[in-house]
Amino acid sequence: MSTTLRDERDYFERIYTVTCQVPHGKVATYGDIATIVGDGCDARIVGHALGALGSRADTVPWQRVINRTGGISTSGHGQREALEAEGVTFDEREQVRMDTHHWTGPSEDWARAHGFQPLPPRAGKPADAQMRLF
DNA sequence: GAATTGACCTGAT
DNA sequence: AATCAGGCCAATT
Repeated sequence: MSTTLRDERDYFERIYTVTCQVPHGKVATYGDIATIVGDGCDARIVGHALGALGSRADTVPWQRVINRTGGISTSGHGQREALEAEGVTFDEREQVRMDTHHWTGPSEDWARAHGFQPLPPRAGKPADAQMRLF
């Protein structure tokens, strides 16, 4: 087999599928998409996959995928403008309010139906995350 | 065919 | 808490 195989491209399909599941007005990080895709997928692969969208960029909401810091990693594609059009709000630091627009992940049933993995719980509320176990 | 960069993330200092 | 460095897989030159 050569360097380029069809299996590697299989990541792209999954990444596109998961990205299409991001609801309108919400955003997800590359790491989240990679985690949902699983199977050794990494955030960088997601970035390259979205970059390889090509003409499919019109059918896949790639603009809803941002980096971990909540900033726009792209440039010249008007991602920020597109997100603003979606209703996403930004702060003074040019970053998306993750606490408001962060996507919680796909439904567990949907993930299982498609062979994906649900997004693990993310600890982002230090004030409330004290002791809600009991 | 090898080396470098990349629409990144996590961990350590 | 912020900053530095390493790592991961794939595409490109």
